[in-house]
Amino acid sequence: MDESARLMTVLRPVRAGNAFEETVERLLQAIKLGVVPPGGKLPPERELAVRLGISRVTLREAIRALSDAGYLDVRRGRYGGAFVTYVPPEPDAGELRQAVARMGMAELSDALTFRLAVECGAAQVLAASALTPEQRAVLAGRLSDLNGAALEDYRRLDTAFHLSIAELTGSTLLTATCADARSRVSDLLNAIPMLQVNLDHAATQHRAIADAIFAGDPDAARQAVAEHLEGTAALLRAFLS
Amino acid sequence: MDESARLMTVLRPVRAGNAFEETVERLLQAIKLGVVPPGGKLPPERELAVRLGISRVTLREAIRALSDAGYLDVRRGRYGGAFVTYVPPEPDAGELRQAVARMGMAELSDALTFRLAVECGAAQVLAASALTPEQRAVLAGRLSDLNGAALEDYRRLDTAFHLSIAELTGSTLLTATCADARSRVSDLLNAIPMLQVNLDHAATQHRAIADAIFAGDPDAARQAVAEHLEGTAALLRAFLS
DNA sequence: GTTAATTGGGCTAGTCTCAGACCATTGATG
DNA sequence: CATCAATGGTCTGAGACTAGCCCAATTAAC
Repeated sequence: MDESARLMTVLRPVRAGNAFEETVERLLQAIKLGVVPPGGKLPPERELAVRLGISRVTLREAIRALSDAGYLDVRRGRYGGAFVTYVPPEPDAGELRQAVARMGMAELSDALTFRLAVECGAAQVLAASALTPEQRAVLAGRLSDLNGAALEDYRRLDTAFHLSIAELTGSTLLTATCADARSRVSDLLNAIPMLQVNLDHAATQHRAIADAIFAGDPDAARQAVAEHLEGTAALLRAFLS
Repeated sequence: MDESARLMTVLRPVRAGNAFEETVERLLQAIKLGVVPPGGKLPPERELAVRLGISRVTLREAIRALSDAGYLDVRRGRYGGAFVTYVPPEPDAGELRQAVARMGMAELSDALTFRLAVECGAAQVLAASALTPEQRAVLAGRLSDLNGAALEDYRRLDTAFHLSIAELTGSTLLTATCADARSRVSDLLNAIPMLQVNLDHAATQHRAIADAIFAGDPDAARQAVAEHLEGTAALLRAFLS
């Protein structure tokens, strides 16, 4: 552990790429996290460009790239727009190995650790706060949505449940960080087959997480999230070998 | 809690500002976190520009701005460079109120929540991992550095101790996030007067954090960090009213 | 049908940013 | 005192990015 490890961290690149690349990444995040569901429409270009803080030209280049790659279907005219056509690929060990190869083992481990830390942190903070009835209702709603989900909607609603925890803390920084952490492993998670045993197990763990939060028990919440994420990490490792 | 809260989060601005502004922010982070200590020298412009992924021209503009603002002293010639002249201001309630006014209460609350979540998450993850003797030595070293610190070095070494926890997890994403979280509140922390009672209290809590990590007890680590951070948050609130 | 509103498509002039080259200054070293 | 390596200071031409404008297509509503 180098004395100047902090220097490497703080003086890391200011920008991850050019505006085009970062915009593609961000839109891909919205699509893959299911923030804009399959069949859903992105906001109009003019509005989206303002939100993303970039010019319409750059945004259009990004949309064009995603359209060419098959993620979006762009239609002109009134009631037109950029519609999401992406559907997560069928779980497949080959896909997974490719995805892992693309990012590298070190980066994978980094991403998993990152996700574990921020999601546990979020759950713990939320459990430590006094929840309003509305907040409880939101979390309970997301959980029941997930439990009643069709197989094709499962990933999206699972993401929704997990991100709700960060959202309910009221911290936009934490929410953005959890979304970022999740998107870094979403391709991997999509490659895991959804066996009924695993889904049942996950449902129990989701229930435990929600219960700990409702009970206002930060340690139980932390532990429940940690167990849940360790579980998926274990599935990943098993599926890789 | 709007259904499209996630849309707001994911489709947030791609860039926080132009290259110049982001570079100033990053350098300021290095300075205020004490990554480059007072009297220390920034890396040469050519090298730093490459590390930050920006052009030398843009970097020089940022350095010029920080030099004009009194943070840096730039000297030409061999053995020259940009030297840090910044020393944290004396703790002062006026400063604190100004700093809070600059960022706003909502943002302050967001930053404190964020920091609580990520630092607890980091400590928990580290406690859950099997530490090598080298890792234990690093953490113990940082703790004893802090305990033997002169008053003028206290903040810097406190930062070093806290960031070490994230660093030791081996996750660069988590390290960068903790550094970011800390820098968002560093001006506030600097405004809190360093009373002996508080320092003693902090030393006990630091000890508890390290012990929990050494003992491999994630819950104790989480709890110790939470108590410590809640303590400084309480000092902040008290000092504000 | 015609209309009007909404949306994507495209152009241009100007600004920001970059890569690379060259100049100026400093101070340790011989 | 002369040298020279390391460093900041400066310029230029090219490419990326932006703001603002107008055009083209589509379709609900009349």
